[in-house]
Amino acid sequence: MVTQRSFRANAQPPATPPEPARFIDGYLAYLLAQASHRISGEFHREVEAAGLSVTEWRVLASLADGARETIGTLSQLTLTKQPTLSKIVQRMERQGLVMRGSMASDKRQTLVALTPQGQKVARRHLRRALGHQAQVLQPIDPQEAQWLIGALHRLMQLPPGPDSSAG
Amino acid sequence: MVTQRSFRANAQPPATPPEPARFIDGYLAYLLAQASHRISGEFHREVEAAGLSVTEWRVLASLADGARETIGTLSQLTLTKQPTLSKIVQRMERQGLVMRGSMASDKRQTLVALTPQGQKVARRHLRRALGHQAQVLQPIDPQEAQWLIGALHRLMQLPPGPDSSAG
DNA sequence: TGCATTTGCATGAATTTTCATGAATATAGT
DNA sequence: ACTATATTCATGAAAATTCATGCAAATGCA
Repeated sequence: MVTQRSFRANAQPPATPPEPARFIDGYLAYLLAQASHRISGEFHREVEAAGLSVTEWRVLASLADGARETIGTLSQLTLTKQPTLSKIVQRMERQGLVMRGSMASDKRQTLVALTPQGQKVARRHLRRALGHQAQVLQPIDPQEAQWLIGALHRLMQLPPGPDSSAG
Repeated sequence: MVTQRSFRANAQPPATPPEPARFIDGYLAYLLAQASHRISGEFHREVEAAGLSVTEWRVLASLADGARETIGTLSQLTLTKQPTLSKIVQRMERQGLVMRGSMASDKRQTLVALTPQGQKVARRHLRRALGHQAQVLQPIDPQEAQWLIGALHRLMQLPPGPDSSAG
């Protein structure tokens, strides 16, 4: 058990006046993280209800067009560290969702591709993902949505700052 | 050791033609996650170099204006599950960064606030965060940046879909 | 008031992720 | 060709996160 002192209720009135413009309201990194969480959250619960982890779903989506990707590329696409992704891919191989193979022109690299079963699962979830996105964006002006997507692309392509090791 | 078959190099030419419009290029959830990672990444490495985890930084930022927040609220603000946040806050208390206390009007709830030392650390990193944001946004039209921030706010306030348990 | 239900948090056990490292291959320089 | 350095991935040990659960307090209702 952890001891703690006792606080009285907040001195400020509980109402919601003009809002003193909190730091986070103008902080882009926070807003992106929250918005990402908000938009992905519902669908991720759907994915997990189907027995996939979020990263597994990202691997499927990354390979859904038939491409073969290396562990390194996949780890960037799925925002996961390389050791984590190596293990997830190995588990997906055991589950019959992906195939792994060494690249002939560079035997250090491991190429990953979907199995036919993986394709099937990927396509099913891709459809649901697009459906979910349509539902989320429904109350939004399509042109504004398109603008947002463009803005996000531009953000991602900004030149990296001073430091920029992988993560 | 994990066995693997061998693949030949990709049949497609390695050039970068019109790009067949990948799924992810129009998928908002993916773009938000990548953009978030891209924008926060550099600063997070800076934070960790200073001995703070990302979630610890988020706790400091959430409390920096002197507010006291409950564990539940903090867990939403920091995008972390409640048990994780409980433990992180306890560690931060041991480090002298925050104080914990039970709320007088509802003794189930735990209120968290910064100590003077926590305030100092928070302010230092807030300054750096704003500096980093200014640097990131520098090549972007300020009006477009402002628009993006507004759009993200609107995204977060969208009505939740069918299901919507916490996460 | 008394009792059932709900809410908020802490905590031990299990799982997942990450770090640190090593092995194999590739690349660059001599 | 040979050596030094860099890259890519796998893996065991360590650390962090999450799940499942329990307790205490609040709320709803008869």
